Amino acid sequence: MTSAGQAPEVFAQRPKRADARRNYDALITAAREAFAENGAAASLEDVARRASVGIGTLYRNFPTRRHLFEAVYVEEVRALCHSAEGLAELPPWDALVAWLHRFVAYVATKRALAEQLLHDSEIFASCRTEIFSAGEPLMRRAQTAGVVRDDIGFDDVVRLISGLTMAQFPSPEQRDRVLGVALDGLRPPAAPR
Amino acid sequence: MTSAGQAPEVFAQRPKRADARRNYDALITAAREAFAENGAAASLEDVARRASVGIGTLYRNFPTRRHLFEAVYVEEVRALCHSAEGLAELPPWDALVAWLHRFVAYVATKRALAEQLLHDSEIFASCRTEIFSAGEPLMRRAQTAGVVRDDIGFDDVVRLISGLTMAQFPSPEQRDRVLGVALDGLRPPAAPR
DNA sequence: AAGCTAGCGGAGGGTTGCCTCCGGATGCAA
DNA sequence: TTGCATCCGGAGGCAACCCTCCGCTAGCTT
Repeated sequence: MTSAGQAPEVFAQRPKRADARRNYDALITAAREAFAENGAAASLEDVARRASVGIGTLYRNFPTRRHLFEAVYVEEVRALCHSAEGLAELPPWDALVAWLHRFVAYVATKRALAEQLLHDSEIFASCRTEIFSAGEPLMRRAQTAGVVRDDIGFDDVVRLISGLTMAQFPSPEQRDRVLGVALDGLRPPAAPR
Repeated sequence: MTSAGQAPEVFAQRPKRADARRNYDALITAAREAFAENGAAASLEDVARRASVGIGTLYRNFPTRRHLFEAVYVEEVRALCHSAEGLAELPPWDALVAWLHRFVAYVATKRALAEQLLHDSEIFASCRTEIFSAGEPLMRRAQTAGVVRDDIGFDDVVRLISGLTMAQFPSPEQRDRVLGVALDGLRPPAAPR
């Protein structure tokens, strides 16, 4: 299950004093920007500067570059998984497609982070689980309804979609066109609808 | 046109003395390794070390990190384009698929480089042209033969394939399976074969 | 074989980013 | 309001990397 509201908060304890919490959030926001802009190698001092916070504050909250990565990453994943709720009312195919569109938006920013965390991180693994438990039901429902081919798994879809999003597209139109092609590949050989 | 044999060699003049040429090649090889391993931020001193060459030699050949990038990148593109020859004898669909498989192998290593060059580089643009003139005929032939849908362009295919390759796959089997799904998406709505 | 010059290597100065440490500021409880 | 525990900021030492510069080495030519 792993409901979205009461997620496993084992890591990254948010501080309790008001000003501290403000700084913590500012740092995450700043880090998200900096990483999106300069890749995973962005300077931590730059992150602190963006957040209008001393470098010491950054290190107190996130002793390591990796800690900061993970915090940003977890935040993103949480938002994504949360967005899977409410899609159950749509028809199977539409629900899946809608969620995959959100997934695309999610991956677009996170490629640099993912690249870093890929190598060895239980957080990454745990987020992966989270994502699967959000998306896999949608996929299975679509397969049961016969609108998605049966010979592939949800992990295949994740790779396909997350991959193609990593390429930067000159226009949203092209991105959607390409995404459409990929989605067509998901249909059963002689797909209804 | 831009034939593969007599490519536009405007940049990156290879040195003429024997030892210098040896060093130049060693540097490119070392750089390819280093970039593949540590991403585009790999240390240039490390590259020199791998090539068993003084740091001064590196800078003489490639005054700038970017110069080195471009040299490596161009070398890769050349190999890829060259591999398109000889595919014309295969049936249209098979030829396209075969070339795309090679393309996948090419992109796998080059994502870090591409990311760097993306922003502003005529070399990148010129390589893009080169790739297109190698792959687009294969695509058009397949479309003419009716085995690839008509409502997409070669650039869409490039994005789709290059994108999905950027994701790292745990096993070659999965990579091929996913690639297969993507390729199915290229087929016309009611595809023969 | 001998000379000329292209090419070599790596020491070293400058820059940037990482991370620690601690005196001072400030939210919160009583 | 007061007191204290928590949190802040940024100076500064350290390490890594960038790139230049120049005395020496070794291909190539005649």
